[in-house]
Amino acid sequence: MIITEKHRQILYKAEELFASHGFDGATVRDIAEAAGVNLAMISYYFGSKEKMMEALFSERMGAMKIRLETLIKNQALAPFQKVEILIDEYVNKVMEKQSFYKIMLCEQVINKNSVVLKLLSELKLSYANLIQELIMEGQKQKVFKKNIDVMLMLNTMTGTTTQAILNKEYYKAFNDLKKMKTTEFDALLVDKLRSHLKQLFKAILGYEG
Amino acid sequence: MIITEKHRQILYKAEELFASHGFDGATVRDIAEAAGVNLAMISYYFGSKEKMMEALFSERMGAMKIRLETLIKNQALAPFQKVEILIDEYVNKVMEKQSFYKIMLCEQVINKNSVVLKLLSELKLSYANLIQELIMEGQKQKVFKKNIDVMLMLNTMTGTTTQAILNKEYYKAFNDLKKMKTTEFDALLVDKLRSHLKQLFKAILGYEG
DNA sequence: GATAATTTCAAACAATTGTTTAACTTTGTG
DNA sequence: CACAAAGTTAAACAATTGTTTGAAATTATC
Repeated sequence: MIITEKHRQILYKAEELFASHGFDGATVRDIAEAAGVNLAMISYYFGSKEKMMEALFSERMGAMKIRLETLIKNQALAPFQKVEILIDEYVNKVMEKQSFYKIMLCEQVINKNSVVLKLLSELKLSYANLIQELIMEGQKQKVFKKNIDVMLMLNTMTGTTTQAILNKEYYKAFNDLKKMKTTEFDALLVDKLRSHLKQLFKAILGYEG
Repeated sequence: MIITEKHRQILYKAEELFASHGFDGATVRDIAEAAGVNLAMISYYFGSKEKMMEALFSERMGAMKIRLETLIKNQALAPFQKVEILIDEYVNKVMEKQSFYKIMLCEQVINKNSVVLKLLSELKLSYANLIQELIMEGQKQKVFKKNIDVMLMLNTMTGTTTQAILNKEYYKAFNDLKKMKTTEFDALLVDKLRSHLKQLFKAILGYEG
């Protein structure tokens, strides 16, 4: 399917509404209005509401795998450097595309759309395999520990970041940061998250940064 | 509101359907049929679908805070022991009530129901405050490090566990455990998760188990 | 500038939604 | 037993849902 600017105009408004109301909670009428197009345009451009969701996933997930692949294959970087870049980029990406990651989360709970499910499954497993590679490289160089649970490690990275997004307001309230501007706070949170995750990964992998 | 056995009979079927289809995706008709009661009984017993969700949250979240409070206040346990018990109990609870924790996750993404939101908010903050207490106790005894980000630590615990549940099938596939029975696998995952989290918490808090 | 293709629109579509009704059965109480 | 309260039911309710329609407007092509 060819995605034009018009598609994207609708898609990104849909993304916002899916993130704030859920797939079933966001109506086609709401999306059309938010995107400034007629109700019938959603069917015209995407075929259906479901296929619009699928288009959103294709659009957003397209670039993800390639980025990681080039990072892992990069021979100029030491394994621990790759780990740190991985963390930096992941936290960045999630912060930048918060709405989409919220949708991803809900879609994983409610496995309904088989196309989305397949995209998610492929991404997850290829991610795990690539990071497995990275870890084995580090182990061969004797800089990483033996017996590392790749999946759990990934769960910690994705889970901690996801929760950080969901709990932003609690983080503000708990740390007396309510006066801080949103952009400023987001930058702070990215910083905190990165060093937190790096600390954790050092403990799991056993290297000294 | 008084919750009877009849209420619970409906509530727990609703819980399953909310977890697998989302709040908007699970229809009152589906829930009534699954619970083996007439459609009109949902309104009769709970007033509305929304109030049924609120009743579920009250029911499930009631016991949570008290358990943690007694643990933290227990003077017979050392701080690091409390941390390990906290992890054990949390992982247990989530594994045992997977459906509910999936619903919690979706409800945090889609802040729609203000009653649910308030319950969640109260629980989160009281959790954070209690664990703050625990950490300060450990710091006073010089067994925990200084400068610990309580919220991020909690995010790691809840996030890693949540992701572990959502990624069960991928964990199986990635680690060649597809033949394993569900109960057996769940037990294995609980074990892995606990030691993983304990390892992480040791790194954050700085104690030696 | 005529004709064809694409895009946009208001209106209508049928299906499904949560909730209510009013009649009924069952249960509890004196 | 009588009678009120509580529980249960099928049917109906109005509102909302995603999608389709067919005509109008716009754009592209020759």
